[in-house]
Amino acid sequence: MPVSKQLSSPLHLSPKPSLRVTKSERTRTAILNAALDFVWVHPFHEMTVSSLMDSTGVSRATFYQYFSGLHELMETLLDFLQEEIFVAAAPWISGTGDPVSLMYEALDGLVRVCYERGPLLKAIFDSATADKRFENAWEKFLGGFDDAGCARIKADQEQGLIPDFDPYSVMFALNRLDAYTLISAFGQHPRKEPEPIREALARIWASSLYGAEYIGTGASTLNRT
Amino acid sequence: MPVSKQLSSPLHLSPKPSLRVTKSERTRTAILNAALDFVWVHPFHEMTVSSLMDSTGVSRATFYQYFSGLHELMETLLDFLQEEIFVAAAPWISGTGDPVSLMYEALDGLVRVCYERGPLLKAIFDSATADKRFENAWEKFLGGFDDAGCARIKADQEQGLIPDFDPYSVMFALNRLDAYTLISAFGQHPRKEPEPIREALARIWASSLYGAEYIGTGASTLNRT
DNA sequence: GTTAAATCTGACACTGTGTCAGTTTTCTGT
DNA sequence: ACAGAAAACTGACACAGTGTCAGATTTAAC
Repeated sequence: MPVSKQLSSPLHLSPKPSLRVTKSERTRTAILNAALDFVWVHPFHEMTVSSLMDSTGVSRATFYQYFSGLHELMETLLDFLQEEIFVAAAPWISGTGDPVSLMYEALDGLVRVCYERGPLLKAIFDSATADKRFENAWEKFLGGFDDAGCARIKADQEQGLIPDFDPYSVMFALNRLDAYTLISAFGQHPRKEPEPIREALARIWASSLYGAEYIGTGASTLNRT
Repeated sequence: MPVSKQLSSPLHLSPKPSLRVTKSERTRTAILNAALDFVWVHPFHEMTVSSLMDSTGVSRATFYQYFSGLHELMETLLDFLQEEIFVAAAPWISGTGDPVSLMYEALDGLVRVCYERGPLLKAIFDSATADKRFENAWEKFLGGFDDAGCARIKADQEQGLIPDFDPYSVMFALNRLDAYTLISAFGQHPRKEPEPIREALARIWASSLYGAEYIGTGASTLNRT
């Protein structure tokens, strides 16, 4: 039994359910799960290949059979988190219907995912600052939202729902708002309460894009754990 | 002559103008300036004690006479930058007069300082992710703005200028908005154009706090270099 | 010009990385 | 079931960077 108490467990990965689960798949998954466990409790900069492999029972050298280094490992975890975040943000990006409601829905999902995955999100973010390649991957991740959100703003501007301003730089700023607010609030224990953060983000998004008259708290689903 | 071309030089420090400039003061300043030069051109994670001291002509061991490590060095540079940022943000925090104009003025100054110091700002930010002590210093830095801004919101709420909402979490989010937007936009070469970023931030702040009717571009002074 | 204090330095011990030749384990075909 | 090839793993090595210290050198005060 490990010594640190897990504050709500970090949801492990399981090997792809192929017919035959090879040893290689099991080891790779074990490493990824060791990383998930680690960053749930420790800051990224304390992570070493040894500390990870010690908790898998496999030798340090083996790590390099699966990942070129810690940053590639974190990049893999980004892919995994990215998936969840895309799904959460999808309503506003590509949904149809009332844009304001869709925006509230997307923010609600985004806050939930980032709250649940907070320390992982922060670890990914921190590790991006120490590796050129991975920093690019992170920027591409955010950049995807810049472009998608920009397109949505343009569309809503054409319908007269959003006033005429440079969509790119406003979207750029709003995405950084979300990213860093969520990382700061939920990135390390104890995490802040999600509901006030959700409300603050919703207020800022709503007033900046659709104007004061649309500000409402939206439909929060955060309380049903 | 060093090989890398400086894209607009990074404003060096000079020793405190005491009567006698001791050797110690000169060496310490040389190290700080070497760090300023370094981060202007290279990402923080490439900085090593050797790389710094090589460019001062003093031995590596000497570094530790002045700083306990790279993080303490960066913390010193944070103090230096903090000063400039406080001055820039002062109008809205503690100025008297029309709050909306003061807010525009503060944002204008903030954008200018962060544009001028962009790579330094990013280096400080990056180095904070790898050191417990320094991370606290950084959070205290941002936390200071959370508290100060929070007080300003409360005051303006009492005057009916700002609608009634939880001032703390909105201020928390707006400060992360500024911090990460400015770091992303100006943290590495080539920096983005400052003017669109300033307009985006101004729009978001104005609409979130004072409502849509106050949105204007404010008095930009960014063009007078 | 002497001398004590201030400043600097080479060399060492340590931690963590990434690699590779060689060993052990797994799994496939018969 | 078991031989052989492929897959997976390992210990040991070379390297890069850190932080420290006893002793050498420089500074500056008298």
